[in-house]
Amino acid sequence: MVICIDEVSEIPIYKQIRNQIVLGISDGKLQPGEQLPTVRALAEEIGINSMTVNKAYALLKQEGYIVTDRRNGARIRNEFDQGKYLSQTSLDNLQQIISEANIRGFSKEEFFQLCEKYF
Amino acid sequence: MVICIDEVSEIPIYKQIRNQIVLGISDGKLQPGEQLPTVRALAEEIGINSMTVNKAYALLKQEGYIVTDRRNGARIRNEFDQGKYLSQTSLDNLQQIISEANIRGFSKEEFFQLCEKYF
Amino acid sequence: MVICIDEVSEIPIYKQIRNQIVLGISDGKLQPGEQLPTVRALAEEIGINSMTVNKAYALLKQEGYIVTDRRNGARIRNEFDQGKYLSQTSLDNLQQIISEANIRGFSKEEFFQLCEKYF
Amino acid sequence: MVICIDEVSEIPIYKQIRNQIVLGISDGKLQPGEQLPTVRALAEEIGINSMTVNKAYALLKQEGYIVTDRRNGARIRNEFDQGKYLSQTSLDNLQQIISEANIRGFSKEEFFQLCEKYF
DNA sequence: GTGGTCTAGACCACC
DNA sequence: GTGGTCTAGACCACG
Repeated sequence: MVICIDEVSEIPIYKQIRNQIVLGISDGKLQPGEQLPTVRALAEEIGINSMTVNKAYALLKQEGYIVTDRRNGARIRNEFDQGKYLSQTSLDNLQQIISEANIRGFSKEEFFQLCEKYF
Repeated sequence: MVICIDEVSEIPIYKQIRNQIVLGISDGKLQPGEQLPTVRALAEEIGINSMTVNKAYALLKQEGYIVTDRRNGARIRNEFDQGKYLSQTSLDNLQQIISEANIRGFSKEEFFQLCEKYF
Repeated sequence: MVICIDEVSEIPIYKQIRNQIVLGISDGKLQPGEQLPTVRALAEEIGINSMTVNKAYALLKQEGYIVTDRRNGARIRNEFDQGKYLSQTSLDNLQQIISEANIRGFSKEEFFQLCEKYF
Repeated sequence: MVICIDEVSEIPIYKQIRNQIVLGISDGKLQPGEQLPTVRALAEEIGINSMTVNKAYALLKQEGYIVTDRRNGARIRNEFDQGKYLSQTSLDNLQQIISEANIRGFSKEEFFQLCEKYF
């Protein structure tokens, strides 16, 4: 899987990496248990500081998306907590997005239709 | 309407203000044409610098949610662009949220049910 | 001639009045020598403070577009200085506009074509 | 490229900076991708507060003229939207300028000749 | 009295 | 070291 950084974006690089890996897990590009590149390898591949990749991996680990072990580097988790919950941050973001959609004239159905594209 | 700042949040204060006002517009707590507190009044009420409120109002103005007027202070816009579009940022956030929901075991229907709460 | 104020605009009201009168002179809606409403009449008609209209008239007088006399109120000048010059402010604005047009991909001819609409 | 501030101008400093940078882009003094001075460096060079430069850069960023990057500071954008459009503000200004030129006796050709100087 | 602008400091996230 | 954010004051144009 190819990580692609938008240099112009105001989203920090480490978060772009995190986001793309989460996206990859969601759409199946990254399989449970799959090996991730080492911090140094990914940093070289993208052409950024390895501290930044480190930060992304640390975040992913803390959020429960990947596991690290000293010998094998980082791997996607084998099984995810299917607890059907979202982080408070995501809930807040969702509320914000829906309120904007509401103001911009979306009906509930139109908004769901928009969501369909991402499922 | 009461603006409430989370001091420890990593979201900048000016953006928290902006978010809460957008939320207030969406759920009807703030009516079109309604008067907002003056920059200084809100700053004092919250206990922050007036420049920060100024920045929040400038952002809301730029996004088309409020109008500012040297005579009357700031007011909610009378009519909103009902163009049924979202900003690219919101679309990106939505995609990210849905991918997380997907990983956490949400079905499409369960996710929509979650959304219902915010509509 | 009807003066129409945009309450949302960030252009000061006195300047909106001035601009519309200059526009009216240019396109012939206001004839040389024509009588303008009194400060108080125009202020009432628009629903604004008469000081604001006063400021607009003072600016127009200073720029040489109108003359005031104590008995008859304000009138459009009978003859304008046809000196084929623009104020420094307008020249600066013009330069700024052309540089933006240039960056946005306008050719000279395309820009002139745009200008045609306003002549 | 040297930024030069007119202290007595009624144009806000942050806008003077913005204007001169747009001008620099237009006439090629600033090349696409070129590095801009840091906020602090430019502030010191001009002898103003860094917040003011910050505001100018934020405006330029919002208008799509520059990109800011925590690693490399601010740079001129590599590619501009060549959409051949002007902002409503610029269109309004243009109409105003042309009406003034008209009153001052400019023919269309004479006005275009004036414009040539800025292309 | 309003929002808009500016100053001279400061701290923080990011890289 | 970078831009982004924030503070505690101040002055100004506008109405």
